[in-house]
Amino acid sequence: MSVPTPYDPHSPEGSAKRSRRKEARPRELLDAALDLFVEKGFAATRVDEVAARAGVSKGTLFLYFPSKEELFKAVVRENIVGRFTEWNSELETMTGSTSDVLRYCYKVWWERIGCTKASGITKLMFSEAQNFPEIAEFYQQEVIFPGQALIRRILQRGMDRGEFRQVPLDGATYLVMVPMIYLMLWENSMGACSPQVMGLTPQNYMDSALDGILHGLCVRPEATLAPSPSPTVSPHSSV
Amino acid sequence: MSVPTPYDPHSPEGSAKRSRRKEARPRELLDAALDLFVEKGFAATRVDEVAARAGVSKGTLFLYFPSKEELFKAVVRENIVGRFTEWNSELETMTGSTSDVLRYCYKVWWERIGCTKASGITKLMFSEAQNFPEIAEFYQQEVIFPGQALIRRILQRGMDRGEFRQVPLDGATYLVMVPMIYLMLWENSMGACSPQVMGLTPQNYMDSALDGILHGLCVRPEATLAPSPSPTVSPHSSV
Amino acid sequence: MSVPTPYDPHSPEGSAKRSRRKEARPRELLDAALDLFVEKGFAATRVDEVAARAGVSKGTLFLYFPSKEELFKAVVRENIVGRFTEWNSELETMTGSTSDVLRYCYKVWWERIGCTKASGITKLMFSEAQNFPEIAEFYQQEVIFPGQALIRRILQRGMDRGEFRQVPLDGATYLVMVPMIYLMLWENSMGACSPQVMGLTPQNYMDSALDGILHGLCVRPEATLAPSPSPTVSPHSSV
Amino acid sequence: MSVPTPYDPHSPEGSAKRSRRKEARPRELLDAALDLFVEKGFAATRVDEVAARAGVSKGTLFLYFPSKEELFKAVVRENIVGRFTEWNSELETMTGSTSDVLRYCYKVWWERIGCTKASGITKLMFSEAQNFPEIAEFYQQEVIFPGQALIRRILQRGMDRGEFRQVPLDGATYLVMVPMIYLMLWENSMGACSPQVMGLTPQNYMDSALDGILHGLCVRPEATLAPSPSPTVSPHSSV
DNA sequence: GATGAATGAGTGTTCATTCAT
DNA sequence: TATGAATGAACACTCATTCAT
Repeated sequence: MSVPTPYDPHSPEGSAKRSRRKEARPRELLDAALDLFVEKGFAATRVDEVAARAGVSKGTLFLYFPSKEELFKAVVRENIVGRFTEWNSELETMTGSTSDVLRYCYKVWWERIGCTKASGITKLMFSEAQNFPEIAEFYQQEVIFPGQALIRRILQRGMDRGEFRQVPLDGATYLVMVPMIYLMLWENSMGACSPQVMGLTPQNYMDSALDGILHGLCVRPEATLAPSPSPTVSPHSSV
Repeated sequence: MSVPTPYDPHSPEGSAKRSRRKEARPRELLDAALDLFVEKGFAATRVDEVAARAGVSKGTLFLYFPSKEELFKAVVRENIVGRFTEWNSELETMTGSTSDVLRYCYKVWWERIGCTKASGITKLMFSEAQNFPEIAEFYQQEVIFPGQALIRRILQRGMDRGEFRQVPLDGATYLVMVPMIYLMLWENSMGACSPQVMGLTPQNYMDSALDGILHGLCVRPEATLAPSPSPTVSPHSSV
Repeated sequence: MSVPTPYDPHSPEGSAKRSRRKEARPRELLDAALDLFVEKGFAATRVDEVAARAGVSKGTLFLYFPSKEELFKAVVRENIVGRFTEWNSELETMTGSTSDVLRYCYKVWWERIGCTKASGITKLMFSEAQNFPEIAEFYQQEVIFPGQALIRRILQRGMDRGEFRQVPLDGATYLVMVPMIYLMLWENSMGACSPQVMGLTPQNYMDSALDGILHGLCVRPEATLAPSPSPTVSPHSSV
Repeated sequence: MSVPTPYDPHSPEGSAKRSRRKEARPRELLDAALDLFVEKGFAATRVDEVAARAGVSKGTLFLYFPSKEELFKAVVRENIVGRFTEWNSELETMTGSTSDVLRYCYKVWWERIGCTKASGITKLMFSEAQNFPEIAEFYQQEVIFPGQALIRRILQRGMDRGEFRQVPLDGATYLVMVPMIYLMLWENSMGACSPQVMGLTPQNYMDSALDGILHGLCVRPEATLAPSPSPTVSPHSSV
């Protein structure tokens, strides 16, 4: 969405090779840029490298993005997809225990964000926030706050239904979010150096975190924590 | 320790101002560099700026550090506080409940690391790990592993004494460490942009985290979680 | 003349709009280029801008002119008006006083060159002569020398008929030419910035120059300088 | 004056090679830049070339001038020395005929400006005025207007003393100035290509111009125009 | 014939590093 | 020891030119 494609008028999808490339170009560039920015940081990433990785020349990059800084912003913007509305409605339709909702939440997050390149954006933001305050601000508005709200709603549901202890919402929200955020940061920095150093697979890490969190939250943990084999989730039955 | 002071003829401490400055130079440079590296990252930090902030000329910086890269490594090395042996013995002498030990651990960590510039090192490592793999490795050896071991020992103590549930050590260790690490990362990146955005003071954040963790770990949380007014800790009575 | 129209199958003037455009293309490009070259100089003028101002794409420009440099040369060549033979014969038929001939000469020059875009060519040549020596040479042969010869012939006429003092021809020729040349240069450079700064309208400037010149040349200035109301010129009665 | 010398504290004129260079650097750079800007125009001049001609590296140039544009401005500013005040007072003390004053004026102008590199500035301004409007404005204020005023004062003197005809001042001022300006423009553009093409030496050109001008101005030209062997000028007896 | 996407050599500018003083 | 002038390799960005469509 809003990919800078200098409006190609003709070619009703039966287009030739050249114009198909033209449409694909910005995305390829953004992907290459995401990789490199995440890996090396903004300043240490050379635009030639980005172009080369996208398979084009340096000049071509500047055809689509007027400057390195705008490229950076586009990378962040493009990868901050507003999935939260989707998730919100998804979670509202769930009927199971709030523990299961939380579990499902972790699972879905991992599959759609955590284990994809999109997780690199978070690393990027933490690394470059001070150099790009406007972008950091934007990121908070678009990602952090909606994410917090999502978690908060789940916690509230748990407390409302008597499943969770009465806890201060803000603190508990962090308790839930932080393990996910940390995993993204780790995987895109130190974890990429010596992969096995965490000692745990991401799956195990997340299971442990969930277990700890739910034990801390649930009124009768021992009862709930034998994980019900399949959460009763309506959409995306493949999940 | 290991501060590079080029042949200092042991100046018997009654020396003139000049040589006292000379001794202080490297530390001042390292401090300035730490600030800037944390703030802007390695690549975006200019050595002129480091020198200027330390109050010396650019040439002088290169008198003490042969290159920007070596300066970076020195910054990390110098600020990696290897206090774990000290903390280890401290914790061994503690007689209170393991909950209190953990509480004390958080408190002491916050006071000695979390709220100081040293916390910036962690941010630095996460941001630059991929550009400096050797030093990331070093950081893991010197900080992460000892830290993990420390936490692990506390958890083991809790389980041994029947205070904590039997939980898998690795996962639980992360549950304890991650909130601290995350706080350092936040405060040195996004938190520095819009400070109040977390919604919680660091203190509240840590209290919430501890509360959640202990609830998740303790066998009889409700009994232990009324925080005993003063933990019975021997050293550093001021704490 | 010599406009580069790639094999135009003589399209018998009843042709469609497209081919009429095709014929007009080079002229439109040359006009646009003249404007921009005069305004910003050769190096600072972008071929995209030229193309855009001519309403075509960059690629089209290169269809007609093989390089920016050739475009420049074509601009100069096309705009160098070789009207001197025409003017020569015009002046030979004049019967009035040589003062009036000179006056007429100024007037006609102003109307046909001085106040048109063609005057920009002189500015261009003075600005770029060193970068385009061959074309500067060409300009001298085609414009400067014929112009000098024209003036010289008029001066000779004046001296031959006893109207003008006996003066060295070369010097006097400059006395006559320089005010015109200067006016072209001024109008196309500084004059375009702050137009009124000259303090005089071009007309007043030229009248003053003529007055000064004739006073300096005429044997009995006071007699001749009451400008005879209408010079007895044969061709172009509208002038 | 106002040469950007990053204040060299020590070295009381017995300085070593390095610091003497440092003082000379900006002037050398400005000289090199003047040459090249005049020769090729602003856009076509490469900063490497300027640096090379000044015998330094490209980086050094940027030590003294923050950008190519500032270098250009400095070139103009530095070469527009406020000579006009000097000349004004000089001319006020002259006692001879106004014809002689005008003659002296031409002579002195030629020696101090016309035949020096400073004349290139005028060419520069005419070529680049549209690209640097602020500078063109500055040039008019600092050079053109004072120059006009100087000439005007001389003409007024001639008319006041009954030596010159009563003529409109503005027009006559141009009559006097334009030959000088044109000479500068010619010499720094086409004249530099094919030097002999003017047909006249600058001296002859100027003599002719003066002769024509004075003939046009003087009440009794034949009397005054036998040039008095040596103008009675007080200052600078060597002139 | 006309387009405009693609190119890459070239330009202004920066910055870590050196070294004469 | 400390300086800061000097360097030049490296970078972001431009723009004349090409060429597939």
